[in-house]
Amino acid sequence: MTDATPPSLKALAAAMGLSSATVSRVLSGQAERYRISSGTRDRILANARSSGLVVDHLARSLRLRRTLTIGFVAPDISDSFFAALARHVERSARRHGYSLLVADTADDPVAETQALTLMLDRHVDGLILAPVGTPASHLPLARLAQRPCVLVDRLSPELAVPAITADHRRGAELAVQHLIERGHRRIACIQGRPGSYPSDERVAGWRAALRRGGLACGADLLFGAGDSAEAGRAAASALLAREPRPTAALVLGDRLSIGVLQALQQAGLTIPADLSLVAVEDQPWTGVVSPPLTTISQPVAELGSQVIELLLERIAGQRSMRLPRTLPVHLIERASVRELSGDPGSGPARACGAEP
Amino acid sequence: MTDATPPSLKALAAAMGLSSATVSRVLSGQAERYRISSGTRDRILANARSSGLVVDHLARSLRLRRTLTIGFVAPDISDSFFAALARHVERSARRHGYSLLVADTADDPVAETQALTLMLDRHVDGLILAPVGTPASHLPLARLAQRPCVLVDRLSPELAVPAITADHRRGAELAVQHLIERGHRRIACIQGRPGSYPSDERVAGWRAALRRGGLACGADLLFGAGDSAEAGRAAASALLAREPRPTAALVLGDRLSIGVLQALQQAGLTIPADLSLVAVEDQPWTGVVSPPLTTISQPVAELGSQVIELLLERIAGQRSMRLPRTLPVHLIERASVRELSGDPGSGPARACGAEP
DNA sequence: TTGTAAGCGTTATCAC
DNA sequence: GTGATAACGCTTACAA
Repeated sequence: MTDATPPSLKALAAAMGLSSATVSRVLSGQAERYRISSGTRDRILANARSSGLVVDHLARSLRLRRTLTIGFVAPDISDSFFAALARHVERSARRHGYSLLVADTADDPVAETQALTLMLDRHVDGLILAPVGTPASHLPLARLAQRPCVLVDRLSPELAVPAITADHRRGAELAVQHLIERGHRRIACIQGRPGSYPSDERVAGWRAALRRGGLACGADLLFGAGDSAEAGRAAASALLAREPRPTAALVLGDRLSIGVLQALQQAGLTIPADLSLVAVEDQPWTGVVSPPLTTISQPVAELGSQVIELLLERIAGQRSMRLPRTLPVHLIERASVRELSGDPGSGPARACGAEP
Repeated sequence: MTDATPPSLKALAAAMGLSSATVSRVLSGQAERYRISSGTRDRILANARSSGLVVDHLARSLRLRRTLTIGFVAPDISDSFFAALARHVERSARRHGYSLLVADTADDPVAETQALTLMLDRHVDGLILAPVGTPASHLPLARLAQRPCVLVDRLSPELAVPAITADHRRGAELAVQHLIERGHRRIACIQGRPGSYPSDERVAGWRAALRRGGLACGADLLFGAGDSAEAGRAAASALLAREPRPTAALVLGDRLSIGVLQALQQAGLTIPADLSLVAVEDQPWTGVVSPPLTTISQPVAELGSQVIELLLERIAGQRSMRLPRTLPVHLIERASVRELSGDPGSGPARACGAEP
């Protein structure tokens, strides 16, 4: 019982009559490489263990210029998607000996810059970033470029780094297709924050699928501007007031869906009788509301492991020119879409497009 | 445009013909204290800015023995409660110049130890901990004791550190009281993971309130063993099969609630006609299921700010002997509780207690 | 008012 | 096989 406070590497070396160099070599698993005699090696290992020695990570980091820490910067870590992502990322990071620094930007460029600066100051070995928005001019790009970085869920044309996202565009297309097949012709969209990559992509998908079906996709069918439940409620109210009323809507976010459901309840309307819905963002609860919601689901776990894998590759120095990778999404059919009568094959509808 | 790579403090000092000491003093805001001439101070500040110098946080941490980093260790950071908590904690931490390291233990002692070790290795200045379970023997207690630490959401009798939790016990009591007032006499409980502080406290509250009302609270009314939706489904099935069937149930967790709703749907039963429910854990979605769920809500934001405030106090060296602080919860009445006929004042029921 | 120098605890490069 | 020693980049007595 002679374990007061664990000694430093140097202290232990002194106590054993060895040089700190030798102890360091053994403790960093370089015994072989430096041909340390197995005798001293074992003595060192034994003493280190019994004294509770832990090599100072700070000093080592300073010397090695690597901290075994990575940063995760997201717009909202309490959002179920990013929270789940963070969980997977942390788990795999830890499995590789890395710790995870997180920051929540609240989709605010100032906060993002601040958070990023804090992380870069702390010498993270790499960064996982879901950047706020399109004009990336506020970011400390020069410093950012110094460290390996990967984007997740969002792209940023101005940031020349690899990205992994779910196929948001295809998700929206799947949803619209599903609605068209069930006879819907007037299909609205409740978007999130315009300018955010996932929302813009989904809107594009919605538009493309409608256009392909020869259906209207004008601005009078596009609602919403924000990710909150409140925004969803407002958008839904506007939608319900529109004449002629759409028979179906895509809702581009789980918070939004909550607002939409509130608005419908309040208006005394029911799904799918009065309005069919496809919620883009599957959640545990989307299956237990009534009616259970038909949703688009993205592979969060897969995103998490791919993103960390990619980042670690880059930290290891591989400049693998992996293209922006998009992961497949799928539609979960439940009961929020009404089957309309009529021939779903082809329907007469006003054309849609930029040009008249 | 002479900004290749930002210089180190030392380099800049050399370039300016000053000693690194002087530059250090200015850059750490100690100019006053050391009575640096305002001339040199301004020159230094100017050069530092224009050259993009950032003082090396690692070196400073090594010297100062403080990293301006705190750790947050929770059983499940994708859980909406902990995710929200993490968000608030990170935000206030950053406001104070601290970064947040997070780890997810998945309620596994081994993972907890590993995560904690990683953080202690990285010299976090303090820790926010929602410990896994009762036998805390696996924790690196000696090392833990070295750093300021506060508990959140959970207590651990073996960890002699301050804690901040919501008043889980009172929450369950409120729920039971609410049910009793509406004429319920046979009130079941679907618990979470036995041994976890919140679940045990809530079960205790449930039991206490029933006993106070002279109602049964035996083991035949207690269901569940786990926090997942799956566990909730299983517990609900068992509950529905029990004879005589309870008229109401407390559900101690939002994941569990999802499972319970699934089970009821599947059995073709409706709330509150067939079973009244109070969900302990309010969530955005609990208001939009049908019927909207009556819930117990805890003040997450308040928990977050209090916990960080307390931790920073302790990091600053104040050994404030604040008692374990519990924050008030409240009941949100919606529509999942049926009003039963009968005199709610006092009902004949089998007694409840440990002794027969 | 500023400089010198001794750390903080490692690891890498030479020596022997 | 092992040991000096010089970094890594900063802070802070102690001088001057």
